[in-house]
This record gives sequence, structure tokens and C-alpha cells, in this order.
Amino acid sequence: MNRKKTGKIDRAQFYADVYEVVKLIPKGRVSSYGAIARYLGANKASRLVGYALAGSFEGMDVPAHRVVNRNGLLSGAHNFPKDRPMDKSLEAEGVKIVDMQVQDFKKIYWDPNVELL
DNA sequence: CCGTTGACGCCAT
DNA sequence: TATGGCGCCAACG
Repeated sequence: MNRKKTGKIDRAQFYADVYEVVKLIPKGRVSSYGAIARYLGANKASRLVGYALAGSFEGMDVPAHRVVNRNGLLSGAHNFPKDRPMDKSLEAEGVKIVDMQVQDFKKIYWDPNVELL
């Protein structure tokens, strides 16, 4: 994945890495923007992760629905195509969603910094 | 070029 | 423990 640890990272590289990491999230598990941002070496750029995912629908096989905020809240559900809702997609994989919130979030949480390092 | 916005997160109350 | 404020970095108008 070639991420730079120089603090600064190239935008294109960052976006590409985000997609790759998200693709690595196991089915039925979820991760968080902050975790991914950290993994890419941009701790303070958690917002960029979400921004990057916003454009990951066009033809890309990126399971963006497996990425939620640090509270396990589906903060970006309204961004999903109406024919493929975020919560629906998650429940289809066995993830329970109640009031736009991932149940047992801590259990199914998947941290790239820990799981794959 | 400058101000605002946003799929977030941490720190201070 | 629950809220609110500030910081961060790109993209947009």
C-alpha cells in the first residue's frame, strides 16, 4: 500500500489506500474513519476518509457501508444510493442496526492497525 | 484567492 | 457520562 510515514501523504495515494483498506474489511465486520486515517498515517484527516468514500460508488467495489464513525453510528447513510442503503447492506451481512447505530459495535469492530499490520 | 462545508475525532466543560 | 467547541485537510462556489 505504500503509505508515507512522513506525516504528509499524497491525495491520490491517500484515496487509493482508503479504498484498499476498506476492501480488506471482512464481511460482517465494521471499521471506523479514524482507524483508517491512523492506519494511513493521517490521524487528523479522518474527515478525508469519509470524503474519499463519498466518491467510491462509481463502479468501484468498495464496501463503504462497513465504515462508520467512532461511535458505530452510520453517519453517512444518507449518502448511499437509495437502492443500496447503508443499514440494509450491513444487516444483509449479519450486522444488526438499530436507529442508525451498529449493535455490538465493539465486538465486530475491525481495526486495520491491529488486525492487519 | 478566500470563506464555507463536511461519511470525523479529541479535548475541555 | 453527556454536550459543546475547536482542529484538520480537501473540495466547492
